[in-house]
Amino acid sequence: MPDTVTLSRKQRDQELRRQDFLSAAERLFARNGYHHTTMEDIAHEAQYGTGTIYLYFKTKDLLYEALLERKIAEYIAFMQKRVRHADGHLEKIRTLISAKLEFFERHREFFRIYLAEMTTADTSLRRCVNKRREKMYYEHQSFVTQTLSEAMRAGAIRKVDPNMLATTLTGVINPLLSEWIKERSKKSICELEQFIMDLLFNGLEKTK
Amino acid sequence: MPDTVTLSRKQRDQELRRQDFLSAAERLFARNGYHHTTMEDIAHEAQYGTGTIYLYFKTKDLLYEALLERKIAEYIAFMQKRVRHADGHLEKIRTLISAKLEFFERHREFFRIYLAEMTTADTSLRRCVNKRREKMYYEHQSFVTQTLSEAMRAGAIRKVDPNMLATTLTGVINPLLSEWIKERSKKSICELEQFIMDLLFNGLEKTK
Amino acid sequence: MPDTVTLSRKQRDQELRRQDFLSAAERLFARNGYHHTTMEDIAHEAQYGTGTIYLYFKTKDLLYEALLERKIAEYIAFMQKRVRHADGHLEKIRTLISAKLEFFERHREFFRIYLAEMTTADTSLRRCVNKRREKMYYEHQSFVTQTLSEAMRAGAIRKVDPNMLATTLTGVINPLLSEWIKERSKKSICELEQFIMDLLFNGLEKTK
Amino acid sequence: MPDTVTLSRKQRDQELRRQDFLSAAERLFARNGYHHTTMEDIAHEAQYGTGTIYLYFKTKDLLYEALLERKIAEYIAFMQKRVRHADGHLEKIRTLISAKLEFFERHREFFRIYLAEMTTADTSLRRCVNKRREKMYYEHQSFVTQTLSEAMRAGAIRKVDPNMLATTLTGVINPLLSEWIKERSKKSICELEQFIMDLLFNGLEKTK
DNA sequence: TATGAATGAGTGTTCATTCAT
DNA sequence: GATGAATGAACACTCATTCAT
Repeated sequence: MPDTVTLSRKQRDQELRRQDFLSAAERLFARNGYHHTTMEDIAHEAQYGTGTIYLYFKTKDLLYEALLERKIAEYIAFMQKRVRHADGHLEKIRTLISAKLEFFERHREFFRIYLAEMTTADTSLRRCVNKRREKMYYEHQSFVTQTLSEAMRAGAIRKVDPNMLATTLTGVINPLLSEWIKERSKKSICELEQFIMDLLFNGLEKTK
Repeated sequence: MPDTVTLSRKQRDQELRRQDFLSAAERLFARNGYHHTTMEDIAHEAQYGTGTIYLYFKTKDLLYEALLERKIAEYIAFMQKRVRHADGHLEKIRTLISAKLEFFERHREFFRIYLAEMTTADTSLRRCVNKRREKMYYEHQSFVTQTLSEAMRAGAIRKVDPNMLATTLTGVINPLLSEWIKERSKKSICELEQFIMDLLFNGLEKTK
Repeated sequence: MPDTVTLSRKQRDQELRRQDFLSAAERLFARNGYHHTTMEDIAHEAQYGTGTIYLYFKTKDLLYEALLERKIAEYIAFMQKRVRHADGHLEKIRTLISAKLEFFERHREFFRIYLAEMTTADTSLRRCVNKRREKMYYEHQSFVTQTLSEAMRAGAIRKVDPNMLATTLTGVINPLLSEWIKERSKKSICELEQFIMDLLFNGLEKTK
Repeated sequence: MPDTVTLSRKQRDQELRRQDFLSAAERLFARNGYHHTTMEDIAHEAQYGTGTIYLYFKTKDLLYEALLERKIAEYIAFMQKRVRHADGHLEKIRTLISAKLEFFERHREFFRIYLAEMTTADTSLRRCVNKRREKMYYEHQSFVTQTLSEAMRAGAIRKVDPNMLATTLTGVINPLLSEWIKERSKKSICELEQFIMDLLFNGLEKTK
């Protein structure tokens, strides 16, 4: 049996196990928060022994990092694929909104973690290991900015600061989604999308 | 010396001490996060001995609660006062935005805590004691909603769902402010306000 | 005003205050146990400020000592007075029993502390300061022994080891009294006395 | 290797460890009292790290409970076995006394704890978890009562209240044993037994 | 490789005692 | 003398991490 195959099989198994742990951690973090979830909890949730988890993640912080990275990567991939397949500038912009709504509707457990992370949370957690995630975030942000810039250049929307617009577009969804997830809003996800699109394009001005 | 004066002096001193601890906690929580800040840290930061803090706050959780309450109350009072003094519906709406920006610009340390709290963070922390804070939040939210509704009724802005608009208006500021605080944005607070107002009123549509 | 009067007034006041604290401590120790009663509790129960108690008792342990001493002295005085007033040897022995029953019936709260102390409990508490109490205990014990010895010499009871008999007589009451205090026994105190006297004098043997 | 064996080996090891901790606790509680013994002390006395003890006992209180239960169960088993093997009613009664003396002579360290527990001690400690121990105590007490009742029915001893007699018989030993353990009594255990038996059967009356 | 028992540093909290007023 | 706010040592308990099997 060739060595490469053996190795890659091993690697594939390793990767599978990593994913098991990450999924378990995602469930527990979302349910109980980072600090109220113990490594033992995660290991057992993933159906492994306490010590095993340390074969795949050197520390709890690193596991957390890996979890964020995985989900954010997944999110970005999902979003970009959708936008690329959308036809026309306006449609792409609409997709920037609807794809985010759709993704987090499906991963609402993760949304809690995501928000905490995007905004604040435990700073010290973030200090050391976040370079890679920051990079991912910026790449995504610049993808959104670019999409918007192109729409401006094409005359599909009027010209404003594209960076600020990207930030706004990304962020305006959070509070609505947050309310929706807490089930205080009875609207459908589709209505959320329409509300945002309407407001974004038409603004509040009366005389129109 | 009359008894009432003596008593109220004691109470005033007590209150001052409470505020000392809360301010110390605010600094440390914002810097290191809730879980990485120890009661001893807080007590020492406030220039007191370890045990003293427990004369003013029964548990760490309750101190955290008290801190949130204090700042949120302060925020709400600030905001509502500003809005009430604003002349005209449009001006009131502008004030909803500028007052928030101004408040958090001045209390940026707290903004981290605020965001974590508003969005997610440790669920278990929040479960028990938050009724009062939820009430504060809702009262504020309905104040915003009312302000917007009145503007609609008066024909100052066009009619949309006032609850969703209130949520949006409140939330749209966060990501911009967040970026600004992280000092990634070189704009002035004033420019942020203008950007939001422009976008909010005029929308993205070209033909205008 | 002569100095001695002033002084003795002071001293009388001091003593009164000491007794206040001891009475408060007695109530609380009996109710909650030594370790679950704080010095502050005692001071407040006695209607004084936290620090005041330390003007009268240097440490918590010493207060505990003083409490035991006071009550035991009271007990011994009560007992000996009763026995001295009893006529005849048998009546004196009966009084050794009835007086103990009577005293602890009236001071049942203290009985808990007494038992704990007489038997064991926190050894370390006892190590240093107990000489005086030990002396009191032995003086009492030898009073009982003497009473019994005299009865033997007079032929009122048969001759056995008077020390062991004294120990037995003193101790045999405790478990019955204990059950009685826990209200598991429905008998009257008088029945307890009769039971003990009967058993003590007549023994268990059938042929009598 | 069969699974059952593996499992029971693990369980046996667990049980051994539990016993290690209980024995360490027994030594330290008897020496220093409950409140002056720390969990760390116990763990170290048992040659384990601080945290390990919590794998076997959830709280300090529960460890204390377990200790009492173990020793009392041991005591009761010892006593009942002895009594059952004794021939004749009088011999059984003698055994009720001698077995207790013998047991506590061998476990004098525990005697302190036993006495404190039987009589009073920290009430609050006892309030919650003691149902099981109370049950054990009552079962034992009714065993003694039954033994005595049978002896009465058979005419081996005269008729008195069997419950009070059981209480007395159980309790009368304590003060003598207590003195003996404190080494104030120079008698042998055997002499203690004879003294009690003699007093119990023949009483104090002269005319015999 | 997988395990889980063992570890011990770390933290929230209590309380006897002190001392400035 | 009386006070009670302040103190900090002490302790029960947790949990990320290690390591012998």
